[in-house]
Amino acid sequence: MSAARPHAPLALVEDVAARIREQIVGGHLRPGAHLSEQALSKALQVSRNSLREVFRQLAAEGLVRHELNRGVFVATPDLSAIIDIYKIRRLIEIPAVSRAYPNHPAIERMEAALALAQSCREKGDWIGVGSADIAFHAAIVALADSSRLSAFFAKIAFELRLVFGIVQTPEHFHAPFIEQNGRIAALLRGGDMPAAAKALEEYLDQAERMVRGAYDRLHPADQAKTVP
Amino acid sequence: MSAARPHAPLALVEDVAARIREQIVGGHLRPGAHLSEQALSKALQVSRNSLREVFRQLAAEGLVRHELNRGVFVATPDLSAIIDIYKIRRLIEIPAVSRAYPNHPAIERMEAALALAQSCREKGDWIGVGSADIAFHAAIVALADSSRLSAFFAKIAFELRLVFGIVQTPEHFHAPFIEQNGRIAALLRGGDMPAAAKALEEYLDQAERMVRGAYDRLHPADQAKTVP
DNA sequence: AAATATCGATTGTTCAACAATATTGCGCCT
DNA sequence: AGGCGCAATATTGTTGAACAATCGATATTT
Repeated sequence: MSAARPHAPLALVEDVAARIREQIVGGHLRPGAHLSEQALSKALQVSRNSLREVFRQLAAEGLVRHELNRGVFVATPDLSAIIDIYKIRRLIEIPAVSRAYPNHPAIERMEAALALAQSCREKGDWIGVGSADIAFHAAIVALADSSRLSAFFAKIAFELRLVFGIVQTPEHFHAPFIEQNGRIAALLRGGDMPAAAKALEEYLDQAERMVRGAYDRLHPADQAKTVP
Repeated sequence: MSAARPHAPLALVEDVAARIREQIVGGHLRPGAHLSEQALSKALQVSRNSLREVFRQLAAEGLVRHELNRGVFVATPDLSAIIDIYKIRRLIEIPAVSRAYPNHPAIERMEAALALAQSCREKGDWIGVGSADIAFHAAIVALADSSRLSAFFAKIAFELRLVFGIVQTPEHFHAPFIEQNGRIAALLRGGDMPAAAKALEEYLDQAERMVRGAYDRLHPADQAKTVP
């Protein structure tokens, strides 16, 4: 719980923000949970003022929602968020793969993420598999060589990890994607961009179906919300 | 200069953030300028702590850059930023137009922005023309019906307005785009999405050339920066 | 039971203080 | 004169306490 890091010259606020981020995407802070200023400032050993700076940053990143006079709450992705996220992933990732340069350095990052996912699977660390999956697709976005686009995807990825938290059986959920990612990487390495793009499309279709399935299982009422 | 708004229940921090944003994109705060906490807190009549919350938010939005122990500075777009921004605009806007639904409500927003641009041109308000141009292309992004994508473009648009600030002769710069935008809107209204996408591509090519030209005129040394 | 008054807890905002770091300016030496 | 080190100064980083404003829940009244 110590906040002061003796020989780390990084800023306190950034550090606390990173720690809260981890708590959120790691599932220790559930979506919708209220982040009390007093409780957190005591737990993390920082002043309320500094904590408020952290909150502003996390709110701008979309990880928490700030309600006036009510405090901040962990963001709660809904069905429209899931739809939106996969729409954006298609828009960004498919052209990134289609137009990728042969032997782009990001391909190595993809293969590294793939190896990490396999090692996590062997250890039964399914949350690690999910993180590696996201790292793999962040590498795909890096094929586009755009720092702003990668930063945007990183933000989307945080929300996605939040969404992953609703999945009840991660072993069943993340396992098939390792193989699909492997196929994408192999096709890219071989220089067959159109085939890689097609494989990526299938991945995204299946991933969205599975996430939406998990969501519907948790919120059975949400489908027919229009016209009660 | 009054900060306290009697009957406006909005948050103070958001208000101050909006005001500083305007100062930046309006050119009153030049790129690279140092934002002193003491000076600004006195000028805007807010405490240093509240101002720091504003800074965190603006930094997360990319409008200012936060350097540890040195304060915050107005972001300074460089050549790579310009290249990156237009790469992203192509990636986002062209598919948005190509895949637009006929008679999408955003088309009305485009036409409204167009009318605003024309009215601003008649009044000689070239900054207004530039803002209307950006509003037009924000409407193009809205064709994709993705709230996250629109928010991302809004962030890019802030940077773009910052870039516009380097243009010396805005009347020469923004004038031709009114006609090009008009052609895009007309083709979209007519349902010819491929032609609209082609016209948009031409717009983006020309806009990038002109912005880069303006930038090179200001920073003649920047081109041959590789291998001195 | 419904509307209302009240109270406690939480957030919103400010201020003053001190520590840590950066910038400035000055004297000093070569 | 010109560069260097060092103290003096200004700025940022962070905290704690204080008070106003608002929200939530409980108790009271009708």
